[in-house]
Amino acid sequence: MAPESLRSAARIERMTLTGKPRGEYAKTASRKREILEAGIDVFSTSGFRSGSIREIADKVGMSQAGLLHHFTNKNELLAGVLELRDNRSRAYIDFDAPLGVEALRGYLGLIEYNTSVRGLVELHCVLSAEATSHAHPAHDYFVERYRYVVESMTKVFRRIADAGMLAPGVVPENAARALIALTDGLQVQWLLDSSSLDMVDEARRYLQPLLLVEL
Amino acid sequence: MAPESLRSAARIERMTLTGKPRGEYAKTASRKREILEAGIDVFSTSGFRSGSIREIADKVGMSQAGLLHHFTNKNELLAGVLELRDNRSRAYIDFDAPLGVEALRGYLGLIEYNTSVRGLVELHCVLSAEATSHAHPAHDYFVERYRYVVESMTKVFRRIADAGMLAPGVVPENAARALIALTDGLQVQWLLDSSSLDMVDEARRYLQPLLLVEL
DNA sequence: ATGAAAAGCGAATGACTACTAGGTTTCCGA
DNA sequence: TCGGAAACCTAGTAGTCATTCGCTTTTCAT
Repeated sequence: MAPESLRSAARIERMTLTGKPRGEYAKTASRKREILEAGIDVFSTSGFRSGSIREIADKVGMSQAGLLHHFTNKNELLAGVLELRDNRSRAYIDFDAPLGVEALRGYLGLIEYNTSVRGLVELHCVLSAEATSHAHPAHDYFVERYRYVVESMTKVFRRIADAGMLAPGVVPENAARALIALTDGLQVQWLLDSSSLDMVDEARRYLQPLLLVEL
Repeated sequence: MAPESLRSAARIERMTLTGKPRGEYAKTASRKREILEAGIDVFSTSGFRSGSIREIADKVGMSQAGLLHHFTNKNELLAGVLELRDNRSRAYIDFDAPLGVEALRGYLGLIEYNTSVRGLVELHCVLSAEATSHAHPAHDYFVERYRYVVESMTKVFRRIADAGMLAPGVVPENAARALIALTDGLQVQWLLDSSSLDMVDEARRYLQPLLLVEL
């Protein structure tokens, strides 16, 4: 029994079951984007470590080797996926908005957007948990990302305080950190059972008592 | 080059690098416990899908096949690990405590305990994120677990309300869900950078304003 | 002391993985 | 239209994985 024949058979079956048929070459830029898009899909459901390049390649209708022509290795692909995700959510919130409350409204908007892109939420939850391990290739990325997000959100609350719109006794840094923790935690519960809660409502309920202005 | 010799060489090297030397047989009960303990270690850093039975077997100083004599397959091992973790944290909180506030104090105690067992926290974060995927063997377990925990915590807040100790406007179910989401989210941040926050303080800061009594 | 049950082992199976070498096909600018 | 570069492929390398088979060793109740 030649092992090649088995492998080929398996591959052909996979091709017929999933993804597009292999076709003509694609224009450079769009192809990379397609791969990253598929990467979000795969890494979000299987994580980085057990999500495979072959699965991603199948989704865009090309071979493993073909994919690795665009990203020299798996880690580089992960970096690309994280960057794409970052860009997508950055559009929703302006940490430097002159009115701090506007930034918070943007954050609520981001949460609402998230409910329409389950894959991105999954990606964040799965990868951030995986990356708590020091050996994970995205460990440093997530450490730095949280540092940045908490710091930026702290500044938002400070600006709100300066405008005299923060409830007395609220410490900007603690409020920021808790808000981010809360939304992260809500995401897990929402992913497990999306009918059980409304993330936007829940976040608003936390935020409103901290403010002296209507959100 | 015979592939067998390479595999043997690799295994021997692993044995000398990690784990205990293989020794005498162990008494049944304690051995299973040992395996589960090692399972927590491995699944917490690598997750279930990419954590391997071999790694666990190495840690307790036995062969893969020997381990599978105690747990017929990997899923059963996972079930055992989750059960062990459950039992360990159940000791800390009594959802049915006559005074609801006592249950909340117990919950804070559990959070404090968690800071001393990083492995268990990692296990929860990594597995709950992994298990958001519908195909994951622990998916149903986590859905049910969150349903139970949120419901139980809701009852705690309801009992506090009945005792007239809940701040006006606080809805038990929302407070419960948010408290759990908050602690989950704090855990991720703590795992990524444990020096950046104190989980107990942060949780207390959320809880205190909801109550009319000192925690 | 003995015999059955439990604990453990090595080796194999068939599947999967990331990544590479070397070749072919397609595209696009000059 | 022609040549080089980029895109893509097949086939392989050198592993990893969970699970199973058949076997030996140990333990423990009678």
